[in-house]
Amino acid sequence: MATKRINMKDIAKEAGVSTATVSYIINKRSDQVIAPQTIKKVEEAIKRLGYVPNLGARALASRHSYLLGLLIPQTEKETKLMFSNSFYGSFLSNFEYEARKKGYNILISGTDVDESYLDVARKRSLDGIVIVGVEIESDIKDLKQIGIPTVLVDSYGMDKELSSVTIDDENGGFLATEYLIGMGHRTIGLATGYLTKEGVNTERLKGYEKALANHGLPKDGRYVYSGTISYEYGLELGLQLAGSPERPSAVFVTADILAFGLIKGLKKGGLKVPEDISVVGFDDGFLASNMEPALTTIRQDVDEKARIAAQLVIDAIEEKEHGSNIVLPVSLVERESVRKLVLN
Amino acid sequence: MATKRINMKDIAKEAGVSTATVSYIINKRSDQVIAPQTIKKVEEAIKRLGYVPNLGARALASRHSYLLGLLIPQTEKETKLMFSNSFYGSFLSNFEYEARKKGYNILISGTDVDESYLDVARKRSLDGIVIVGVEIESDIKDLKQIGIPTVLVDSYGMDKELSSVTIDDENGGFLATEYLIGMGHRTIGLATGYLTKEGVNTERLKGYEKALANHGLPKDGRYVYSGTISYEYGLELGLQLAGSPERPSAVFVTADILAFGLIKGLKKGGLKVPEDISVVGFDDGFLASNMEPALTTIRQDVDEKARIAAQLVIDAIEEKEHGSNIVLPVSLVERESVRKLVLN
DNA sequence: TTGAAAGCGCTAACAC
DNA sequence: GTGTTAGCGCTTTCAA
Repeated sequence: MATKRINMKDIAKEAGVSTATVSYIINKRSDQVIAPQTIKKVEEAIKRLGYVPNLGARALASRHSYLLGLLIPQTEKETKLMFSNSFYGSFLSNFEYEARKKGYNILISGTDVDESYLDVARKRSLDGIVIVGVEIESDIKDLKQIGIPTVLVDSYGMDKELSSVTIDDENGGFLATEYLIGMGHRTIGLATGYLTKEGVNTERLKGYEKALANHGLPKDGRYVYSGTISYEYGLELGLQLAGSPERPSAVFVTADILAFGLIKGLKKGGLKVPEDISVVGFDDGFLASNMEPALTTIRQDVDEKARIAAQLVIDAIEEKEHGSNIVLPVSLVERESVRKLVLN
Repeated sequence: MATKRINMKDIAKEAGVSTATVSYIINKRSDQVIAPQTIKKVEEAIKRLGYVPNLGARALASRHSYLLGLLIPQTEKETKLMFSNSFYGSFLSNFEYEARKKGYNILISGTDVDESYLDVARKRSLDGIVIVGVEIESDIKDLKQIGIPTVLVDSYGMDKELSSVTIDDENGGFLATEYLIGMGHRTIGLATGYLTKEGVNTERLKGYEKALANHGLPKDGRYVYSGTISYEYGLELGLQLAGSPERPSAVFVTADILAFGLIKGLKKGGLKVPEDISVVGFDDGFLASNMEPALTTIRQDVDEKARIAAQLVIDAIEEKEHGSNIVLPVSLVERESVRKLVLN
């Protein structure tokens, strides 16, 4: 198979110039002045022979692969990439698009037990890396040491020298809780993912507590439910709440997918949302507007997050900028999952 | 930055051997017999210096990049990758995992107007390509000509010489329709994506018509609704059906996401599912079991599809096999969206 | 059992 | 303005 692949030398010969000239033209180097007619000859030869540059060879010679790595969490079994959560799909889609516009391609890889992401990055000569929602401090330290530009997405408390993009998670928690309080709720629960020392969930918790304090409401540990961010945990929790007399009149849930499960569980347990219990979510993805009842939730702009992450890595690679820490705003989207309580 | 990256030559020097020897050892070449002690020396040097091979350089020398391309449809605006449909996320996740186990990484790229995927494949020296759900005949022909192993997923009527994996779409349509008929329905609609000459939707339509014919039921063009596979189109269609007196008692919908929108539209239009109208979907993804009512649907195994696709490209690359056409089975999952009609 | 050296396709001094 | 040439880091004949 494979008719011999034509390369730069072929073009040089065809156009009667040297490979250097071809290279200059292909790379449109502003520091090299080439005669228009030479350019024309070369471009014609390229077209005629159907030449496509070999980026691998270019990377080897120029130490610039135009490859970006996207590192996302893996599933519980520590194997497959967590694309079950549509958040990551949206992120990838926008990230790829933005990167492609600037000439970069995306390499997707999970990690195996015997290989850190750092190895993948080096093997593949990645120009830059975007890490979303994970906290592998050791890897990140190594990455920095090796000098691979890295951007952290949704990470707190990590290296401040690295560029990062997050949303205003604390404010999200605050807005949700304030809203609930404004609707007359006084016992407000929080359903969340695991509360690591530093992470989005912890930030959202902070906002929640701040709002409570703001109104002199006590914070009550019994109303804080923490587990995995998953439909399943939501379902379980919903069922449990439905069967418990000591339940809050509203709950702020730190992810739509979790809220989705929760509401399902609540219903299964015989409760109505929002008649019997109110729910506010977080994300405002596809699910939120389409579940029943439509979910009142905190909206974040995933597309923008992805776009900015791409810009930040590329800026870092091209040494335009370093260490920007971008925080995107959030807002509350009012739908039908919260009931207004009439106070006595 | 960047402490000089250590390479094979460094290892060779450190271990007191030649780079050829290092290469043999790293690649565990069975055709080269190396003295155990030499192996040990080299392995120690590798560990000591923290050497990681440069796959780009290896690809250049060996014409084997261990990079696979995954080509998925782009959104209407022809720009971003269509990861809004969770099907692709699941596919990617499993595909990547399977490929990684065999030493391959995945390159994700959309295409721009001025560049075909073929160019990406050549530029990046992809070893193989998996194309899912798209029909770019010209590209595929070129790919074959260039000699890049290609696997087609969910494509009909394309080149039979290429490996492919599909599901038994026709049977899916048949099963769904037979089931509806068995439940007493006699006027059965079909809601589908665009009916291209050859594609999954057309196959599902065939199965639908076959079941109707099987029972002497007339096929009525008025009951075939075709548009985009999207929540939005489903919603629109649902609303429309709800307002129309001439509506079927049941409808087979060729995608869960479409069924989801349809049911929503139906409800908005004042109809109850399944009391007023029954629905059967296709895919059995996350949505199906979680919408209300839970959707009776045709189940396909996306994970398996992805795994097989990975195996097939890799087999083709490693010349183990050629042109396998795998067809995966489907089955019906009974839930709550179909009502049993009592015949008079 | 190991090594020397050519070459994969490209870039980037440097020379002309 | 353009060409020569030495690498980039690796594989692979061929010899020893």
